[in-house]
Formats: sequence, C-alpha cells, structure tokens
Amino acid sequence: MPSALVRKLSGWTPLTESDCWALQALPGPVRSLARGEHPLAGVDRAECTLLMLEGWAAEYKDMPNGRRITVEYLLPGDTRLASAYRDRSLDMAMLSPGIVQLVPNEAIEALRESEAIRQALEWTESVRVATHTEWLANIGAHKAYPRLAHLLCELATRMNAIGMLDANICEMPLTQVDLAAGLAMSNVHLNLALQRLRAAGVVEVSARRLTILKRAEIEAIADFDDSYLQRWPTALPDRRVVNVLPPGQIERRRAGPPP
Amino acid sequence: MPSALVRKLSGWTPLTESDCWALQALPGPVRSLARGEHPLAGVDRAECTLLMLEGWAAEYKDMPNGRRITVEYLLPGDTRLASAYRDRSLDMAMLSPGIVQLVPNEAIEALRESEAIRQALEWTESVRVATHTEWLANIGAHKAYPRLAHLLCELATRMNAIGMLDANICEMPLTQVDLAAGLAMSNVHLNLALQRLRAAGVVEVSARRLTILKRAEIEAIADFDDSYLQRWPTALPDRRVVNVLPPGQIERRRAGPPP
DNA sequence: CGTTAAGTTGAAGGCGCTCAACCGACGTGG
DNA sequence: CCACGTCGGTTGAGCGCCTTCAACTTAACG
Repeated sequence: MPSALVRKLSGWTPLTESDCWALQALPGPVRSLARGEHPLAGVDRAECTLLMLEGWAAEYKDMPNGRRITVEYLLPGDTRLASAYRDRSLDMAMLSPGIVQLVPNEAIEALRESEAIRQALEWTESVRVATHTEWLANIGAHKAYPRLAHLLCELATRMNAIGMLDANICEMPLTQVDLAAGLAMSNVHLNLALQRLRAAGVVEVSARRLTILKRAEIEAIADFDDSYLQRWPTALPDRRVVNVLPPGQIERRRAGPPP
Repeated sequence: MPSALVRKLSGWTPLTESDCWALQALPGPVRSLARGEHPLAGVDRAECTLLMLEGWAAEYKDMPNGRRITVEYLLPGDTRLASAYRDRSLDMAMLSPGIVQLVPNEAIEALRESEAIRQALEWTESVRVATHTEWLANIGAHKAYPRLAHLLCELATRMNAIGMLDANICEMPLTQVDLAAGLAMSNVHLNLALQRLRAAGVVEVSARRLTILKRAEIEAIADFDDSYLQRWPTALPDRRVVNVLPPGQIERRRAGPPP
C-alpha cells in the first residue's frame, strides 16, 4: 500500500522501487494533532519540511477586518518545503485530527539525488503555484455556485490522485465555515450554494464526506479543467505509471496544446 | 544607470560589480512591442526566459463567462522563467508599448553560477508566489475601495524597487479596464472606487501616471504591508545594498518576527 | 473634423453580506 | 438516563455593494 506521497509523486514521474522506498522511510518526528493545532508549532520552519500523513490542514490569513481567508488546503501527501514557507503573514492549522511528519531538510536534499524525485518535487511546487492562480481566477470570476463546485472538483481530483477517492466518495473533514474561508465568502451564503448543488443532485456533502454524484455536470457548472493539477513532465515520456496507481475513478484529462 | 533587473535583484542580495555586469549584458533577441501584443508570440516558452525591459505586461485568464482576470502584472525588470511558464491556460499581453528580451535558458543557467544571483532569482520566484497569495487575500477579503488602494500600493512599491518611482510619482500605463481585470471587478465600479480615492486626496491617477499623495493614509485604507514583496535572505546579513539603490521615496518596512 | 478608445454617469436589479434566531447532533456531567 | 452546553448547520429579514446595460463626455489622433 503506497503512501499518499508516493501516489502523488508517481502521478507525475515514474518512480523506481527504491524511490518509493526512500519516500516511505523518511526520517523525522511524527506528530499526532487535534483539529485546530498548528502542525509546526514550536518548530523552526527553516529547518524542516512538513509532510502531511493523515488529516487535512489549511494555510490561511486572518485579515484585520476579521475575515479569514484560506489560501491553501493541505491533504495527505502534501508537503510544505522549508523554502516555500517564508511567508510570515500566513498561519496554519489542522482542519481535522491528523498526523504529520517533520522531515529534516537534509533528508529532503538526499531525496533529490534521485532525478525522478527531484523533478516530482519541483512539479509539486509548480502545481502549488498553478493552483493559486486557479483559485484567483475562481474567486475572481465565479459566483458562489460555480465557485463552490470548482473547489469540490479540485478536492475530489486531489484525493483521487492520492488514492483516497473511492467510487467518487472521499473523506472531507471540512466544516462549512472552513469551506467558506477557502472560497472567500460567508458561511451563510456558502450554505445556500451547497444546497443548490445538493438540490441539483450533483453532490452529496455530509459531515465529513464528499460524494460526487454527477461528475460531468459538476465540472460543467464549475468550468473545471483539471489540467492545472497535472503539470506533466516535458522532458519525460508523456504517460503515467500504471503499476502504482489504480485506475482512477476520476479519469484524467491531459492538457492539450494551446488553441 | 543600473537596469531595472539589477535594481530589483540588488534589493534582495548584495551583488558584485561583475554580477551587475552579467545582468546587464544578457544575450537574446530584443523585441519592441505595441500594446496588446504577446511578448512570447511565436517563441517556444520552454526555451527562454522573458525579461521585461520597458513597459508593462499582464498575465491573464479569459474565463468562459467572458470575464478577464489578470493574475499578475509584469513590470520592467520582471522575469518569467521558462520553468514558471508551464501554465497553458494563461495568456499574456503587453499593456503598453514596451521592450522585452528573450533570454535563452543557457544564459540564465550561466547566471546561476553567481551565488548571489542564484539566490536573488530564487527569491524573485518566492516573491511571485507570495504576491499571488496576497492577491488572493486582497480580492477575497477586501471590498472595492481598500482593494484598489492595495493594488496601487503594491505597484508603487514595486516601481520604487526598480528606481522608477520619483517623488511618489510613477508611470502607470493601465487603463481602468486593465485595473479592473487585476482586481476582479467591473470597470464601472472600479471607476467609482478610484473617484473615492481621488476625493480622499490620497492619490492622483491620470492617464498614464500614478501619484501617491498620502502614503500613510492609503496604506491604512489598504491594510498594506509591503513585507511580502521583500523576502529577505535569511542566510545573508539583514541589510540592503545602499550603493546601488537611491534612498527610496517609499521607505521600506522589514518583516518582524511573528506576533 | 470624424473616428476611436477611454473615462464618466445613471438606473435597475441581484447577489451576497450581516445579524440573529433556531435546530439538531453530540458529548459531558449530574 | 436525562439535562445541558457546544458546535455545526439551517433559515429568515434587511440592506448595501457591485454588476450590467446604456448613454454620454472627453481625449487622442488621423
């Protein structure tokens, strides 16, 4: 059973047996955390990389006017490299109970000796940036209804990429307040948008669970194109490794050439 | 007279004489462009880095619903590394007549042999990401009035960093439609917000020119903290090079330790 | 002097916000 | 076993920001 990290990275680059091995035997303390706790509390952020093992976290910013904007959700297998964590104005918290690992920088450097892993880590960062851009477009251009649909599509796609989407169902331990913070809208209005999606019969969202009932329809509502989550290697052969990932319940589209 | 690129990079890392030299003698074709043209038209984006020499450009996304969202403004001295330009869904256009240079990747690689330049380029990317985050927070949490103020603060700060802000005045060749696209709002409403700022006496915005009349006030309106534009090196001494940059009309605040 | 692009103004309407009450599930402690 | 407190979710009312559409003005340029 490959870890979420292995699944995620192998979605971008073919990994060798020993690559997978190295990724699943990373050193560093493991922390078990409750909802609301800061995964990096008391740690020098320049010294280690945060690796999500279980549970979800969020990076957010509390504005002086009292609003909280979530800038990124961290799912199992997601990492926060030390170099990418220089932004002092951002805070972080677990959104569910979970487990994280604090991997020392040297271990990450050692990983990079594998060319495949080095590239995959690079792409991870590149996808982070592209996701930020996508959020900007989503929040800027979409009204509440398609906006929410877009986020749910993204989360389902990301969960699928780490093997945690089963029959279009996955855990989603977000409260409506958490979702609202990630969509830059009020929890009240989020609730209404959510009900519209439910009424349309395209999703089910219960306490800690997301079910995509009609994938094609929700993607149409959201204008969702998952190519931003799949920065394919340009230098490597343009195919996926099929022996590590099971066939996804959500099939992948590839980014075509620009029109 | 140092180039915009040299000024920008030396704001983050002390550059040697030869570093500056190398940065100002970059190889690659130079293009003169009109407003609306694509700086990279007909070029393989994987092959070269875009360097802005004169004029402004924008990276934007046209949404299926007809709205255009600008994701980033490119000012003189800004670069778009080949590795950071994999997002096919984004388009780019000059917002004013201008001049760009297409620097081959090998030349960029050669630059990295200087440790200072290598770090500065890395920080440039890091600031790009932080700026995206800041935009997300700005658009998500701020209403039109502070939102516009925030963008103007950012642009003035960036212009100052490349020595193009003189007595709180700089060129700003953006139409109101351009500004609206960067703020994810309608041009009509942008106009109203702009008039409010003018009426408050904090800025003047004429056709191609921005004047900050009351810096403290506009920053208060915008909740502006420029620390995200100044990812200071942690490894290097925490000071600026003063022999390259003239004392800025906009003084710099440094990011303090988290509260 | 005509044409085009940019900026300004007005009116009408809806989307989303705030405030506030209420419900329901769950967990705790009496 | 029940009472209660808390947290998350739901619903309603009122309001205001912002959008769209449209007309009009101004500026720039041939």
